[in-house]
Amino acid sequence: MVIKINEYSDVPIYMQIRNQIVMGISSGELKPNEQLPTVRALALDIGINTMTVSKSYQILKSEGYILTDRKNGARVRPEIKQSGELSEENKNELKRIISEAKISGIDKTSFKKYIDEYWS
Amino acid sequence: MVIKINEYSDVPIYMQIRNQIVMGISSGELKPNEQLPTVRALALDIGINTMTVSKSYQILKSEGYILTDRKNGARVRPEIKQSGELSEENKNELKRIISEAKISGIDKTSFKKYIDEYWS
Amino acid sequence: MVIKINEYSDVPIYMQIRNQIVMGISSGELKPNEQLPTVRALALDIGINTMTVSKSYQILKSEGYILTDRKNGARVRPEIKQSGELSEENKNELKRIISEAKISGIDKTSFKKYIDEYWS
Amino acid sequence: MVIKINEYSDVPIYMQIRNQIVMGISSGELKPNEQLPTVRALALDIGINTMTVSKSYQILKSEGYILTDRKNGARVRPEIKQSGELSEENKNELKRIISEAKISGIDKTSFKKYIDEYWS
DNA sequence: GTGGTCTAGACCACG
DNA sequence: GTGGTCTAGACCACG
Repeated sequence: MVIKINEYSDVPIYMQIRNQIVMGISSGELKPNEQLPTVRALALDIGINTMTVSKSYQILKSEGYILTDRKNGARVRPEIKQSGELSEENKNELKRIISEAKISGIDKTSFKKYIDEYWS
Repeated sequence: MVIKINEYSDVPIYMQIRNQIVMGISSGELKPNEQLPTVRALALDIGINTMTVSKSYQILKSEGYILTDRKNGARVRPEIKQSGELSEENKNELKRIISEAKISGIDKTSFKKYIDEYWS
Repeated sequence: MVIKINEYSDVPIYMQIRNQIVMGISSGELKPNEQLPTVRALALDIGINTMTVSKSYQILKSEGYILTDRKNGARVRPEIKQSGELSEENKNELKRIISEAKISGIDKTSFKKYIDEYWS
Repeated sequence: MVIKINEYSDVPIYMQIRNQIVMGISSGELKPNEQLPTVRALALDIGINTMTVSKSYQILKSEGYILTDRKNGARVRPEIKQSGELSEENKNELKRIISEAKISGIDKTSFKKYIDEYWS
């Protein structure tokens, strides 16, 4: 899986990495138990500090998306807990996005097309 | 309109204010041309510095959501330009939320129920 | 001559009025010795404070564009002094605009077309 | 690159800084990817507050002229988007300057000499 | 009375 | 070490 950093984004690098790995898991590109690159390898690959990658992995671990152990490095957690609902933060973000969409003149049907497009 | 700040949030205060005013405009709670509280009044009300509120207003102004003049204070811009599509940032955020929703075990139908709920 | 205020502009109202009268003189729409509306009439017409119009007239007078007397109100000065060169402020503004034009990918020929268009 | 502030100017300090950096980029004095001084260094150098410099950088960033990150500081954006035309504000300013030039007795040929002088 | 600018100083997130 | 956020307080321009 290729991680791409957008240097123009205000999203911190560690969060961009975290987000892309989550999206990789979600899309199935990253399979359960699949090995992630080592902190060192990924940092070298992207050209950033190992501390930054380490932070991404720590967050992913604390969120329950990956498992880490000293021996084998990091891998995708085979059975990620499914809460069955959006986090409070994601609810708020979704509300904000919908508000901005409405002001932008997007109707509900058009908005749901974005969902269909991004879901697949 | 009541603005509530979550002091534990990672979202900066000026952005929380900005977001809530945008949501107020979107929901219709804030009408076109409606006066917003003065920078001083809102700062006093929330218990923060005037500079912070001022920053929120300047962002809202630069985004085309409000007008400010020194005589009348700030008010909702009557004709907000409609781009007709999501910003790139909102697209990315929406993709991220959808990814997390899928991992959380939410199916597309359930996800769209959130849209229906928040849209009204 | 019709004065139009742009409420979305950051240019102060008194300066918008001043600028439009200067442009009216420059274009010939306002003739030498032509009477300007009274402060009161113009303020009423635009729907602003008389103090604001008064400030515009004072600036125009101090710049040598108009004459005022208590009896006849304000009129276009018949012989405006011609320095034959740009003011320092206008030089700086022109430099800034040219700089931004160049970065925007406008070449000198295209830029001069703006001059031709606005000069006539 | 040397930034010089005119403390008597009506142009706010943060805007003077912004303008001079834009002019530096336009003239080539500031190269693509060239590091700008840190907020602290520039503030100390000019003798103003860091917040003021920070505001300049944020404007430059929002306008797409520079990049900032907390690791490397600010630098000139390598590929600045080219709109190919003047902004509405610059159009209006140019009209105003031309009007004043005409009243000052400058003819079109002389005015274009300013363009030639400032363009190079 | 309003928003806009600026200061001196502090603390924080990021890397 | 860097930029980002926030405060308390001051003064100014505009209307």
